[in-house]
Amino acid sequence: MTEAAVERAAEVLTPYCRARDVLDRVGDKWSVYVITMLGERTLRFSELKRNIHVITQRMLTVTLRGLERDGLVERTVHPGYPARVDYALTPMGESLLDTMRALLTWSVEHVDEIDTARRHYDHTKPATTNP
Amino acid sequence: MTEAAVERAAEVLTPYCRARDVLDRVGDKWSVYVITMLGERTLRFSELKRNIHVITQRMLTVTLRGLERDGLVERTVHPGYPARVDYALTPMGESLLDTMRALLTWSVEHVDEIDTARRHYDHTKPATTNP
DNA sequence: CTGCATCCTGGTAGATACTG
DNA sequence: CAGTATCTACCAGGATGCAG
Repeated sequence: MTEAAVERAAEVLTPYCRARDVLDRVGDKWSVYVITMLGERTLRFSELKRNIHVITQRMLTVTLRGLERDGLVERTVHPGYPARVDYALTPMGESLLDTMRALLTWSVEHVDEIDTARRHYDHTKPATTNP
Repeated sequence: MTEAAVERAAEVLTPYCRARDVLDRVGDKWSVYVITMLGERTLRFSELKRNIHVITQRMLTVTLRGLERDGLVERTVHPGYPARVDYALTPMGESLLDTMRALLTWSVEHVDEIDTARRHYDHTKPATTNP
């Protein structure tokens, strides 16, 4: 009856289809950085830009828009000149950060093991799709 | 001194750079499906293909190779004709699945809230980039 | 300071066809 | 059954320039 179990697993995956949106967030390079940074405290656009120095302005904007749209980050505009905008995690954003941290922890803990596995794999199985 | 805290957060992110590999796994559409399926029991190539019916042969192969390379999945060939290959999670793979599940659970629990946030966002901020 | 618009490029997924 | 090879199309992301 393991067969049925597998089919059940396949069905269980259905709701995950919708969960993909969330997983994509975590899989998104910049979102993780931004969420982690904002987990520390509210930050302005330029502060985020400065701390994640390798990010492009465009990508920071795009990332923040996405996070705002998903209700994970709140954007607050302080009128004046020059304009000033604050970004902060919403409760849902903080909730995600908590969950995400577990995965980050796992990642950091297993990076070495994965590296080892990769080296071993690359060593024993000289690239099939090469040159 | 919140400033220092933020800088610390930025530094803390450094190891995450290497953790990106792991996050990419989770962000990868097919890896999540495969890992979840294999969490149920060992499966053959064709069984995976059948249960994740929308996946391409190529993508299934590519995904499995990646997971094998990272030491998350173990590949066992049973000689004979037709050939037969089993895929199973390694201990590390199971460990990842456990951690991943928390995120999957979070996702499923918050999908509605995110959808709502998106609708609200799209409603209040009529597309900036539109015809 | 903050952020939108535009153009351009490389990687990546899908379709398809062929083998051990 | 379990792949590999190849070709194409698309889109995310980087560079750049301008504006409120």
